[in-house]
Amino acid sequence: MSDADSSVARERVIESMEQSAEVYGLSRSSGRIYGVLYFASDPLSIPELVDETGYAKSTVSNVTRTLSRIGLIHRKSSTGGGRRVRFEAEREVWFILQDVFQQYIQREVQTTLRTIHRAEEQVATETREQERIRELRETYEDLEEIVQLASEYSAAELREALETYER
Amino acid sequence: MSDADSSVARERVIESMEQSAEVYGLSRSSGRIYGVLYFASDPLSIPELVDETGYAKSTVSNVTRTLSRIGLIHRKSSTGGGRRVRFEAEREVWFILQDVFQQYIQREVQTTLRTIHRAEEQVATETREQERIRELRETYEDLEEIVQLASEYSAAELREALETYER
DNA sequence: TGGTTTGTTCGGATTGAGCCGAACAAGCAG
DNA sequence: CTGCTTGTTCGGCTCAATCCGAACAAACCA
Repeated sequence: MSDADSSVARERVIESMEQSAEVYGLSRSSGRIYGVLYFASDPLSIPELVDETGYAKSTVSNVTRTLSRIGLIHRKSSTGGGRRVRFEAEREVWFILQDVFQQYIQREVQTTLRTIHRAEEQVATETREQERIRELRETYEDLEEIVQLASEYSAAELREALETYER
Repeated sequence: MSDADSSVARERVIESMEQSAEVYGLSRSSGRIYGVLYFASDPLSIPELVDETGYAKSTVSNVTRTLSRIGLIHRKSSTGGGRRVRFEAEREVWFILQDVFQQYIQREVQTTLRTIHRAEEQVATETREQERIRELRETYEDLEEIVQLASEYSAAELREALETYER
């Protein structure tokens, strides 16, 4: 219940975020920087992030750029105050997961489907290859629709949709 | 429509699989070896895979081991015939995706949740950290349930569940 | 204007993953 | 028993990613 306990708990969660970042194909530094921002009460500048994380200024600069691009954190260019750029974490984790989904899975599914379609056009006769490709296409078409729909729902809605579904 | 066209189409799809493998955190060689097995009419041995893919014997050995472990291909230890081990692709792509989901996402979600629970126990009083951690926990609990349910449905069922859901 | 703070960009060191070839183990065939 | 095929394991090479420090650019302050 003390501040020390709080910061230990915070540190544990941030370490977990470092690990999650790796699972999702990001660097450990991304996980830590996001974690520090997640718990920060105000947006932080790059020098502040350097203090908090121990990473070099250049690392923080690069990581914040990519995290901003992906939408995990938001860049607030405060034209007014002393510091120039400050970063804030996107705390709606579900949004983040949706973004990752869209950027990774959906794109992958779509490019694969495009390849499959082109391959199918090329092979007119019914060979074994053709059949295999068709099977692949059918699964991917389901998958495309699933990903599309899932990205439109909130976590609670998605959960409910699955829980109330009767086969 | 000729054999040449077929094999070009096959090659295209296999290249696409190489790329997909990278997206899912596997090596390109994994994608190619899976692809060759996906289109093969019979299970293939390691020397045959060496011929088909051009990779070294050791590479094929290592990759087939990991792919078997994940469930992307199946090891058929034919005690009878001349060749000893042969591999067959799991062609139900949806099963594969479910496996990947289970192994990557579900495990990640569960370990994160465990960390969060422990962190919450430690911090009794309502600090800002505590609140942030609680928000995180709620999203992850939804997510855990979603992943759990999704892994029990077929692609078609899942698609239907989402399509018929009325908010 | 000169100095300080902030942020970006560049080159380089370190590390890990992927792949290879060679050595080794284990069956089968003669 | 001696080769021949198959599969695994080991050490090493290469390449890419990560991170660092230094140099640079840009804005603010005195």
